[in-house]
Amino acid sequence: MRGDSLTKFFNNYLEKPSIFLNKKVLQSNYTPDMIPHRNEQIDYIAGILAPCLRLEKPSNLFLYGKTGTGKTVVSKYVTSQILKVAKQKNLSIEIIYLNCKLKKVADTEYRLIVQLAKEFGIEIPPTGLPTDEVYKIFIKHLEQRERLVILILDEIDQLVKKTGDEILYNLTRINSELNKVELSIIGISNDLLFMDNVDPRVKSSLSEEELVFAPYNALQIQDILRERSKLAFRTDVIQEGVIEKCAAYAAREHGDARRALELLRVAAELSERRGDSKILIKDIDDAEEKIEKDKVLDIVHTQPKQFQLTLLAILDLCDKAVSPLFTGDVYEIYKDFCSVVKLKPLTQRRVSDIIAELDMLGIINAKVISKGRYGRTKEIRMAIPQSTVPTIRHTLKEGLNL
DNA sequence: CGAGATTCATGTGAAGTATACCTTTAGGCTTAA
DNA sequence: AAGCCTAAAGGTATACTTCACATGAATCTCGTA
Repeated sequence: MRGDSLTKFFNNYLEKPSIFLNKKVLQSNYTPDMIPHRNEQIDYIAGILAPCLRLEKPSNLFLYGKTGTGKTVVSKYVTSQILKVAKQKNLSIEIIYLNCKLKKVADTEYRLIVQLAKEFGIEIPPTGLPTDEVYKIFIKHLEQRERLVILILDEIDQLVKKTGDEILYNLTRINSELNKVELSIIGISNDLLFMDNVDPRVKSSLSEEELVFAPYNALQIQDILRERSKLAFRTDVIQEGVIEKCAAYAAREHGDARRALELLRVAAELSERRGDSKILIKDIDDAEEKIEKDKVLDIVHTQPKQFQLTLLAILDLCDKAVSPLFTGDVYEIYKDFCSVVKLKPLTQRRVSDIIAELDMLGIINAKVISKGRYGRTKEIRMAIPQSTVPTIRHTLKEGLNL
């Protein structure tokens, strides 16, 4: 019986025309052929990188701008075009894109090089080797034949914040050790002030050229959304006003186009799941909530247990209407949870660091304040909508068998 | 009343420790001559 | 004797702990007007 109705459901699902023509277009790793309102930047970067087609090393380049201002897309677009030409002319140019934020992938110097090597098909053990040994292995393999490499390091500020600017120095120095290979670096940073705290020597060699990406305004985001939805959706599936609202939402957050696209995609998914054939304005609100929730849930699942416990402690306190809350309180609750789960509690020192990392992830807001006579502490606030808290708590508890 | 000292609760940096994993090396075992 | 496997030795990165000192504004203290 059950099977029958399911079959019916699936058949129905298939017969019903999908809202999407091509869902990929809205996903965050998609590189469009058209990037509205970024011609200037595209031309500029193209101009800087062009020498590589003559196998001359292009200048190092540094891109600044808030999230979702098109830094990644533009650099990927330009480099892919270069690659296309290079292929035609049979030039050995290689382009490597690396996101330094990914935990356990490229968030330390060692891991960055390991990951880099992996892109060239060299396997290096995840630990155990001296870092300069890893450099040597990497360089040796790189030198096997002549080529020109363009290395795109996304969110490089995160990496440097965590591990210091020595990495940058080493990276720029690599070039002088290479004979057959030219290595250019494109650094991408969300933090506009990032370079100010970097060793001046590194600064001058790394940012030979600089480019700032200004945030999009609401109208520009609308253009982007229209452009993409032409490819992504069948005609007439979008209710009047949906795009405007998406854009408005995203513009509210410093013009984050990535977010706008995500909103639109999730809204579409929601309405499709509902069995509707039109994306309604209401869907966008739901999408907003779902995105936030998913973001946190994803982090919750991928972070180690200790992080989860800390977060749970914070959520628990938040729920009891204690807001804002402080490190000491959180730590007490955290210890309680630890004993329940029979996990050895970490020291407060470490938990303090974990709270700082949760802050970096954007789940909470932590600010150091002084309460005068009553000491100094971190003031912790949730950075996610209240409505999502219960679900997250539930998931957390489930994952921890509480 | 106000300047300076005090105080609290925790931030923060440095150094040390535990763990997991790597390469190298030496010893033991097998094999083939 | 040569070849191969294994286990120990020596080394590293990372996550965490320990120790010690830094912070910074509310509060206290005490001299002064």
